[in-house]
Amino acid sequence: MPENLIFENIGKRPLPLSKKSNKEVRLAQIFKVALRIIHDQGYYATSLNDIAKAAGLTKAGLYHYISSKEDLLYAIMNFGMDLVDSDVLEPASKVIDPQERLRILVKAYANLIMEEWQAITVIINETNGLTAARRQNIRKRRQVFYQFVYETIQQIKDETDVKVLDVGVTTLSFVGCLVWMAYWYRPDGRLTKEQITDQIMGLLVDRMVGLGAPAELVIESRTVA
Amino acid sequence: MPENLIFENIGKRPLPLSKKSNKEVRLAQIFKVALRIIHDQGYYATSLNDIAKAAGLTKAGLYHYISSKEDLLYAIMNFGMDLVDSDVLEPASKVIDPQERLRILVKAYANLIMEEWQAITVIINETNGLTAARRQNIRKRRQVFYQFVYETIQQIKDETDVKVLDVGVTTLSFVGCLVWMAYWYRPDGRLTKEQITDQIMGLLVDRMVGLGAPAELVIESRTVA
DNA sequence: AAAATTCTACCGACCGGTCGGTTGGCATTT
DNA sequence: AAATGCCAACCGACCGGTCGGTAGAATTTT
Repeated sequence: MPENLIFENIGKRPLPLSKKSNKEVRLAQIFKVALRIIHDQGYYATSLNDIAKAAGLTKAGLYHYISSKEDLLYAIMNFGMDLVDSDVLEPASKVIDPQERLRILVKAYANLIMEEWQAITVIINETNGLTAARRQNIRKRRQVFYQFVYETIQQIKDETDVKVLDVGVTTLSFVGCLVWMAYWYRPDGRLTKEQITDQIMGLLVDRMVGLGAPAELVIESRTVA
Repeated sequence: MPENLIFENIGKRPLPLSKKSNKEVRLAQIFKVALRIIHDQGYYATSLNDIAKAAGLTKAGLYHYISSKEDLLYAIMNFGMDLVDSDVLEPASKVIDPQERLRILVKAYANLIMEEWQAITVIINETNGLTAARRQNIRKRRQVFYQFVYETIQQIKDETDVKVLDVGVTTLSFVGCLVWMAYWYRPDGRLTKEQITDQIMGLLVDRMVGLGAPAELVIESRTVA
């Protein structure tokens, strides 16, 4: 069952008190089902009754776990952003060589997207369900990611003889291509995750940024029946 | 005033009868203002009162011009799609050489996006405001575009010695990069439209697909203060 | 040319229905 | 007995959409 896995490990974090995990586990289930419905129907088209019913309780019961519809959306988005931080930015920022850093970033982000594409699309699509202040917070967190990519590409341009086009446009297109995966990737698709990662790595890192040696550019596609 | 220009020439088309254009002109104004508000707030967060007020009438008056909220959205989306057909697909499909065809397509589509980025984002974001049948129609129209790009890239791979990676992934990334422009392009940005088009052409056609001669790959970015 | 008629563009008032959110209370667990 | 987990019932606000009507321009009839 290729379900998304964002929230299901929440209860396993070391908790302040021993068996308080019940509520957090239930909350994680609610987040998970809410994410799926919001992804499928859109935030505004999803009522709290929809979410409650899918989670196996009533709207009033749901309010035992959340404080408002917007809080729920905001929490879901921040959980997704936390994953980007922990799974992509943190590992990549430990790599000193900018070329290697970029490859690690692509690999980690592609993996994350293919695991959590629903969360990524919700983060992109549903920001106008948030109040202005919270929308701004989410934008800031996204900006951090762009900045990281920008600086890495700029460093490659400055410190190596790789020929990079305009760093701004390259960064936007680079991240755009990655994010766009969340719109087209599906677990039952033609290629395996590894094949897709290889292709994206070739398209973005080797070609678009320009890290590929001419020899590497000749890599043929590995299509599958 | 860098406003979008989708609908303002509608009244100028040769009309069946002489002075019937008034209603169509007004309708075009309504579409234009509705597009702006729906882009800014999202479809569900935009009430018909919002649109009516911005168009200078009441909700009941608005219903003199539209038949339902969903019809309005559907009409806006189809107008945008019509533009893609007439401004991008039609000119490009007349070019026989696939490499040149791809360049024409990128140039035309980049121009369209920079002129009508609000319409493009609405088409992408608000499809779930449509009934299933209409949503399917919009998807089909998008699919036609993907198919056109796919076949062009496939033709390049088959008929030339250009080394193309997996055509499917390349197509999705290629179109994704273009569409993504609608999310980041703003008229008051750092680069001119021509500079952006040059950069996108270099990133997508020369590099990602692989049409650039090694010499062309060395083109430096033309950044502006 | 005047009068009668029709049509266009529009609005105030209202309707059924749904939404997010609240309240008070009832079992079950601790 | 205290806390937890949950729900039936309810509320005010707002939504998309409708309806009856009207001011005035355009058209037709006389």
